[in-house]
Amino acid sequence: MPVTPFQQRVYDAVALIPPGRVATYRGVATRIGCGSPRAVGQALKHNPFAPRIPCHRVIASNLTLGGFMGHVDGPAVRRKVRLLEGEGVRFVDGRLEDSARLHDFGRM
DNA sequence: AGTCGCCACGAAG
DNA sequence: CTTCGTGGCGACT
Repeated sequence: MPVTPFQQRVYDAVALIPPGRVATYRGVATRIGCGSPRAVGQALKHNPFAPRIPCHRVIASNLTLGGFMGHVDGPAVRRKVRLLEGEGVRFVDGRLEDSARLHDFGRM
């Protein structure tokens, strides 16, 4: 699957997320100049750079986990939480415990 | 090339 | 919680 410039922007933005922090689809979308977080989610679900892009650091703006590897629920999401917890980002009841872990791309 | 449907979301009601 | 709207990509026509 050919990678579109749009996806490239998404992957680049996500790759800029430092460890121990998470970004929201909204933040990434705004960062890349896209008002649609849905497009970001779609780009990430394609994930041509699966292990290369820390897509597990991307969560929904409502502090929910969102999805992972094309799964909205299941072992993949569980793995996602485990990865984030390994970086210091703890989740409670499927939600981000510390909202301060949200990475600011510099929104406005 | 134009149109329809899909998506891991967001905001509004 | 439910519904509509936005933006973009894939597939079909």
